[in-house]
Amino acid sequence: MEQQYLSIQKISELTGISTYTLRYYEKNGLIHPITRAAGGRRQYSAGDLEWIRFLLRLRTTGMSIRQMQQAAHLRRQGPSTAKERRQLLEAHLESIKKQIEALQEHQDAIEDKIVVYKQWEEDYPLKEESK
Amino acid sequence: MEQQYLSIQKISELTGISTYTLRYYEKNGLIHPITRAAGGRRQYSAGDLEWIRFLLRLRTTGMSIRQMQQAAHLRRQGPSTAKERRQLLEAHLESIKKQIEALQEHQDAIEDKIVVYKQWEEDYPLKEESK
DNA sequence: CTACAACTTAGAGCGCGCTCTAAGTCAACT
DNA sequence: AGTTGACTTAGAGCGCGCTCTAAGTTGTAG
Repeated sequence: MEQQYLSIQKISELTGISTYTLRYYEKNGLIHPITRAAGGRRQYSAGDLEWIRFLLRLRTTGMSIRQMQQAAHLRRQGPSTAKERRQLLEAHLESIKKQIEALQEHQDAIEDKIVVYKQWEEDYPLKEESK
Repeated sequence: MEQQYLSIQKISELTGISTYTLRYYEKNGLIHPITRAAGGRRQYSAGDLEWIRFLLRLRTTGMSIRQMQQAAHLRRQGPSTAKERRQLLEAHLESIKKQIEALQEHQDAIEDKIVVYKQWEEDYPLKEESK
């Protein structure tokens, strides 16, 4: 029999989420109750890891704890919530698209500003046209 | 004589930044000391407004207060800091590009997940293949 | 004349998302 | 037998970026 379960420490290393935060997420329903080994130790499955990585995706794209709670809640209801989960993700996808659009616009504006500074660099140290 | 100056209230309306925050930014050096009218009231110029809008750009692209302080500080030194300012912006531009890349990757992953849910929606309510 | 808006300093409070401590228990490893 | 790592609950603390209050002053508009 292979040891297919992962300790909280290992999960922490694999995901970059601290053990504190992993317990905090579980306590707050972002992660379902992880099965326990003797002595009450958490043993994470590959599926658990996958879910945590998905959470990480949501988190780094700006989803709040509250919304992640909602997503996890729906997931625990089983496949009958597929539609709601899809809708939640679609809404989040929209938000990601808007973030990207906004960032691209800002990127352009900042690139323009950089061009202005480059011009100044050429002008300033040579002549005193401080205009 | 035209009234070319704007009150703090007006700036707040034009930028969406509260008057509290505008004063907070000024106190913390993100905004240079605004010229005062009789009684010490701030009168913002068009240039001030422009700078505040630029700050907003930096803020919404994830720049911290500290970095914005730095940007404002360089600006107050005059055109001789053009190079440093350019470098600061270039570094920030890099960070924006990385944000966009990461978001796009997450976008793809979430789109895939949505496809999975759509499949479930077709499968689940019809048959009991809860595999 | 009276509202109202703005000003000042100094500091409290808040929501978010962790992060850590305390204090005690338990089990596996060496 | 001792060390290590995990566990529990409950709660404090923190960094960030505001947000607001207090309390008193002064100027402008109707």
